[in-house]
Amino acid sequence: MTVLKDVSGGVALWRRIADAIRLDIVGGKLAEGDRLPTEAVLAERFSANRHTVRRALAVLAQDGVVGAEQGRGTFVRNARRLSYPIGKRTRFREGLKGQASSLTSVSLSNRLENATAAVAKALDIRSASKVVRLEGMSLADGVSISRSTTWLPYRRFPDFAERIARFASTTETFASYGIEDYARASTRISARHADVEETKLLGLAPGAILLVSEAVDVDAEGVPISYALSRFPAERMELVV
Amino acid sequence: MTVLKDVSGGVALWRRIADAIRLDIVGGKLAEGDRLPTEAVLAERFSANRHTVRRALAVLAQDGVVGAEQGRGTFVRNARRLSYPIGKRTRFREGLKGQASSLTSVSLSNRLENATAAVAKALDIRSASKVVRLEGMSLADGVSISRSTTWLPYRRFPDFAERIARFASTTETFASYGIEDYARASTRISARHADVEETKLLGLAPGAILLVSEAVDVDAEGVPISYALSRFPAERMELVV
DNA sequence: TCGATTTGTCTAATGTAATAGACAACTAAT
DNA sequence: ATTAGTTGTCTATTACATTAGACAAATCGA
Repeated sequence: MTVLKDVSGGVALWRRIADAIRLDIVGGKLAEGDRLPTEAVLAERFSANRHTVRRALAVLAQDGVVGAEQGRGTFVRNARRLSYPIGKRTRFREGLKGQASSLTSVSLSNRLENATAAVAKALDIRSASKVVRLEGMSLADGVSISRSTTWLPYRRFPDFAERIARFASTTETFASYGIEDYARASTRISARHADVEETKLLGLAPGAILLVSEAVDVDAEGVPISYALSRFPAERMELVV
Repeated sequence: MTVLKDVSGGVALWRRIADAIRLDIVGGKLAEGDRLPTEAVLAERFSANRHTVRRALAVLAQDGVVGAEQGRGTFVRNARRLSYPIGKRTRFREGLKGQASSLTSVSLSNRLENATAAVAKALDIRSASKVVRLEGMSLADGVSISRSTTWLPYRRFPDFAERIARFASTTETFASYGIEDYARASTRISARHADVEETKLLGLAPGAILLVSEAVDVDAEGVPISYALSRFPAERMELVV
């Protein structure tokens, strides 16, 4: 096996610096309008060259997070990050209400397939039994904030795709099946880099970090009704339990 | 501002491939003992050169996740990832019991400081009032799994550092102050790249992804008793709500 | 034993990442 | 108007990332 003298971890220094500065901003250490330390100071803080810092700042500037002004300094422009509350009664639209003026859900595709072991286990059905699979994404104020894959048991929700297209609301669609209330049974949270497809759809730079949530919702009797795998760009969203 | 023709996002291709394969493994698509697709097949799947794939596999091999055998193929070795349950009664040691044979908590340092705005808000105390700050990390089976910073109000817990060193348990230390029970008021979850210090302490490659949890615990009367900022390597841990 | 398949090693070429230094352009205060 | 401090641009060099091709070494079944 190749000996790895490598120590850079495959993530460029400018990228790590950009992440660190972004964190100071969304974390509240730097408020909107504040001036950042000068490029020279940042370079020393991160033990990097000024040019490397400049590249990090250029990326943040492109995202609208900071803005540089020649002769004056670099300033914080937009420190906003959405918070998505997770709890027993987790509702996507309700949770984000008030944080964005527009909230759009897009259905990308849907199809019938046989449940994989993981899906079958989550939905508590026999492996390889039929499930409806929905692919979707959502945008807040025109910026994409999530990419989700949802599985539902076909036996109970054979035409879920058609109905959700009509109602444009998960809650109402479930209601149309006679499910007046449902609850979150479990949420599993992890993080990873975005893959090529996610990168394109969500408008991210390759290598952006995603928060991944695997959620199982159950009806009033505790029977699983859906299994959803949602990916949120960590730079735009945080999850609040 | 520099025009960014860049499109790689600052994360090397081999790193993204390694992440993708690791995800297939911890996600259950590949079980322990399974043979991975050949290097040639993986190279085509990721639209990359075989050498690039080999580098990704080399990193995973170094982590003990896969192992290559000349002439035979590359096999999944260790698909384990710890799950840390988060809920109303979140207890670190209890939560991980049974998942690792040894669980060690290390106290790195402690000091008195004045609460920043964020800490004061979390603990519901006046800004700049005194707080105890603890730095620590923990290991499961000798592998570091978290790095945490905890703040407590000094007025109520002036000698918390000394006591937790004696009891080696958060629950027992709180009990020694007459707090028989406490609960999790809120948990905020985000993700980012590890910084230099975290990289060293946790034994990660620079650029590793961390799950970041900001947690506030309250006593039986709902009064905040601690604010903890914990960082978990995403490749070793997941959070379950 | 042979041949197909698979991982291991080597060389080479090209583009990106990071460092280094110098100077121009702009701002704000003296 | 001058000066110190800041961002913007340019050139150059070194190390890493990625691609490419060729062949060796080990495994397994026919």
